[in-house]
Amino acid sequence: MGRPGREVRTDFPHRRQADKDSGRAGVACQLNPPSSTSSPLDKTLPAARGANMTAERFDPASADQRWQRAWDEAQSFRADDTSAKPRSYVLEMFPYPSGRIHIGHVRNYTMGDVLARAKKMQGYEVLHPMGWDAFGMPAENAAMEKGVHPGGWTRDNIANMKAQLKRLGFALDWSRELATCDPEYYGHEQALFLDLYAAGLVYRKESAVNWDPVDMTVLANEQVIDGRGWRSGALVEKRKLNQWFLKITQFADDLLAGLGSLDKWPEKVRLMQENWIGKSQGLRCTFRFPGSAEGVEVFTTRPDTLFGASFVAIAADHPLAQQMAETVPELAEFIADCKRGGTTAAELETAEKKGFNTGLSAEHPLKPSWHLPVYVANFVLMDYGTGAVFGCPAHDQRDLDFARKYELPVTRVVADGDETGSTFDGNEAYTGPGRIVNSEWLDGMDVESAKAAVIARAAHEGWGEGTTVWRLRDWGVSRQRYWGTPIPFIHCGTCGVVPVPKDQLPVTLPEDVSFDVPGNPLLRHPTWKHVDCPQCGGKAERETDTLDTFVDSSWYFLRFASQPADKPFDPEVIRRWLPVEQYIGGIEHAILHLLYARFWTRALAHIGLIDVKEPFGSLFTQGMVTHETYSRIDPANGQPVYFSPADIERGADSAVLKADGAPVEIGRVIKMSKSKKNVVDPDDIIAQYGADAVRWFMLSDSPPERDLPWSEAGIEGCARFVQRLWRLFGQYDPAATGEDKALDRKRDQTVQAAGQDIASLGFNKAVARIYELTGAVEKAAPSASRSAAIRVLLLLAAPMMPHLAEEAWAAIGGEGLVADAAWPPVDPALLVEDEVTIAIQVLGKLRDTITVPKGLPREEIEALALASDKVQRALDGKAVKKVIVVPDRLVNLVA
RNA sequence: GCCCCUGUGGCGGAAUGGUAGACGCGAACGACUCAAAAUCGUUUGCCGCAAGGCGUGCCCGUUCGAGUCGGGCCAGGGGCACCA
Repeated sequence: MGRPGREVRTDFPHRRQADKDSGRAGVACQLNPPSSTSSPLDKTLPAARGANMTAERFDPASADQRWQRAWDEAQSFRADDTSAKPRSYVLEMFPYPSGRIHIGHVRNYTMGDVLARAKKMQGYEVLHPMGWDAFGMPAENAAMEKGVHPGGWTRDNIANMKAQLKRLGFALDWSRELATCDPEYYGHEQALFLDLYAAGLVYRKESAVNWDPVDMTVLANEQVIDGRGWRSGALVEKRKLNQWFLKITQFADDLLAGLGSLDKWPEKVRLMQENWIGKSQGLRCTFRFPGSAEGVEVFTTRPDTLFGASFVAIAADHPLAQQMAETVPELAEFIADCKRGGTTAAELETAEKKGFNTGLSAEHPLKPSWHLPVYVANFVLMDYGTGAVFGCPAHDQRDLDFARKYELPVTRVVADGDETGSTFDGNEAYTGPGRIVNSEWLDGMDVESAKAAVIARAAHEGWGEGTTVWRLRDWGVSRQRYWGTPIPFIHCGTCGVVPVPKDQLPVTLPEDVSFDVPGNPLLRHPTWKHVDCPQCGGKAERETDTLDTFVDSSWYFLRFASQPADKPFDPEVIRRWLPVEQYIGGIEHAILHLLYARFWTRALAHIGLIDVKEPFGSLFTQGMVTHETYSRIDPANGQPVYFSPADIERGADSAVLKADGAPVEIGRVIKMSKSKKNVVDPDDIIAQYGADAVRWFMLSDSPPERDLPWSEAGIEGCARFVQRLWRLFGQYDPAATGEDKALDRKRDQTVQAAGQDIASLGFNKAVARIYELTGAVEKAAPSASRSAAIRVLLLLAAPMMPHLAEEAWAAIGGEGLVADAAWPPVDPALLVEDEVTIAIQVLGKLRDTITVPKGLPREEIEALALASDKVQRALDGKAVKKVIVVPDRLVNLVA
């Protein structure tokens, strides 16, 4: 059982138990069992015993841990699949276990945590899980650099980061923790992959990849920098390899249409996905070679401009160009020249349009007697459309640049306002709307009608058809790497590509692998890949590619919701939790992760495994945490040397290095990064200020979608506020008597508004309201109202500063844990003011304000306004021509 | 090049077309203290002694009234890109 290098599992459904029984961690990172539950005899809250009700200061160093343990022991945040309550699934994008959490994680998870805790208080059954996106390159890099095993490295990192998250007191259901590198997880993923294969959504195709000849591995496009491998620096080659693909294009239309229903997603993300999917509708048609059945097939979105054509251009790697190059050395040279061109944005922007006249000509499809020259052109892309275009210079800038250079005809076919002449002057193409001109039977139509007319005729005459072209490509998921999900297929000389039978899943990674030479360890492992064919029993080889890690994160939110041992998830339970009510993460995942997850949701629905349309109902992309930089110019080389904030003494508007007391330059506030040393370590600040102050800082001031500038002064202010609340909570007096109507009103208004702010993730506004109520309570004289307000304030603060809240809750004799307490109710009658302050304007300028009973009739307000000295002075004897009264708000006197 | 977002005090930022600057940070002054920290109080958009005037990147417009709506610019940030 679990012997390294074992090829095929035969007992997947039962393996989980078996492995735990044997105590083996397995090859990958098995997670710790849930922490032991408290003794049933221990009904009192253990942490409460440590709470010091009379302490003048709240001591996070002791309180944080006590309450974290109390929540663990009470399993306060365990989600109940069978609960009858309304449900809320709050999810933050799970982290890659790099080793340490960074401040961005703290911000992200604090936001989700406040929402989850508030929802729980408001009566929802909340699912708020956490796990690890644990496969990927950094683990292999660590293996290469430090000689450690990727599995061990990852497991250690997870343990560290889990401890860090615990120190922040997040309300997470740790019983659902998962790691994608756990065979239990990726085995189910393999099963899903086989299901998609059976449904025809997975296929193999020969495809060009970026190959690093030094590291002997495939690189993602992002890992190729200026044509060189990011690690090795070697010139990257294009290689043809058999690759596995997921048929995401089958859902292109639906993925695009679905964006319309995502009204709780940022407009920006929807636009980015829309652009990425890139739907273009147009005409595909053939320009025949005279007297031949052969021709060049082109795609255009502007069939209306067909009469403005003046050339045909094909891509350098178009098969026709390749074929001709064999016999025409000048063309071969030109093609080679095209390939040498840079691919960066700036180079493309400035690259000159160049072409090579093949000497061929092609018939215009609408007028066979009209022959157009055929060029090979450097601006035509083989991998978009058909790899060939017709050039209409008057109405396409690239075509115009090209036509001017090679002195080709430029004919206007769309009127630009009054300009209808066939001769097109200037060097700026007209791409706007207009009537079709100089186009025979199309003349007089608008652009859209002309497009339809040409497509209809093409279809009728058989030389072309209306078609849709997508920018979106099928998703290549093969990675020639070790630390990923093995693709569950076997290559047999007799039977071909054979899926691993499901009862043999998971296909686990071998543990005894080496990283001392480049290349894929799975490929050179002595035994792992050698297996018998499941079909014919003959000798066969395992697929040694592993899946792109984006596959792992494309369905983890389903596994969080339902974790049966014998299948990836239970559809019935999925139906209860999904879609995720609120998903929170970084904008960097706007396209790939979020698009892939939407695709998987559709693919799994397509094969009947789930009944979910969109995985994430509401999406929120949070801003970065930034910090100013501290530097000095190194006189030796003129380069800046950066200093860590920890080594800096920050004054009001200057900063000095602690080591030498000499000043340093205070630089721009930018994203925290190791190279600029403007980072703060979550552990350090938690140790220094306590988890609640850190959490409070994360929520204060900046709106959550914007960048949050970290500052020493800011966190100190937060830590002070934690103590200020503690002192106020200490003034709670259950025996106090007397009513303070204004405070009651303020209290309920704050509950109402803060609740709405949290629901809409306006944490900075909720924070401001809590400050306001705090100030109001502090100023109020003792009364029953004041005590009630203190209690409410504690409950409002609980989602944000849970440790402080628990400590104070225990101190004031609250029942159970504040984590289980109910959100304070509001009295609707108290939400409306009985007095209002009305602004009095003269000619739209504020001149005075009056405080009157709410609902005072217009005439009385008007009379009071006119009675004001300040108003009379502003009127300066002029007659009032018109009076605008907005009841309970303002009066505007127009003189 | 195309598309999107953002521009408000010293700083982070509030503000259903209706009192711009809530709240926080910072700063100043005061109280407490032998002193400091902590805490508490007052002040804090700009000009002006005041009355008052000016003020949400700039210019126009709509409106009784514009930070907010429309048009045109400018600046910063981001995304996409020889996509036919």
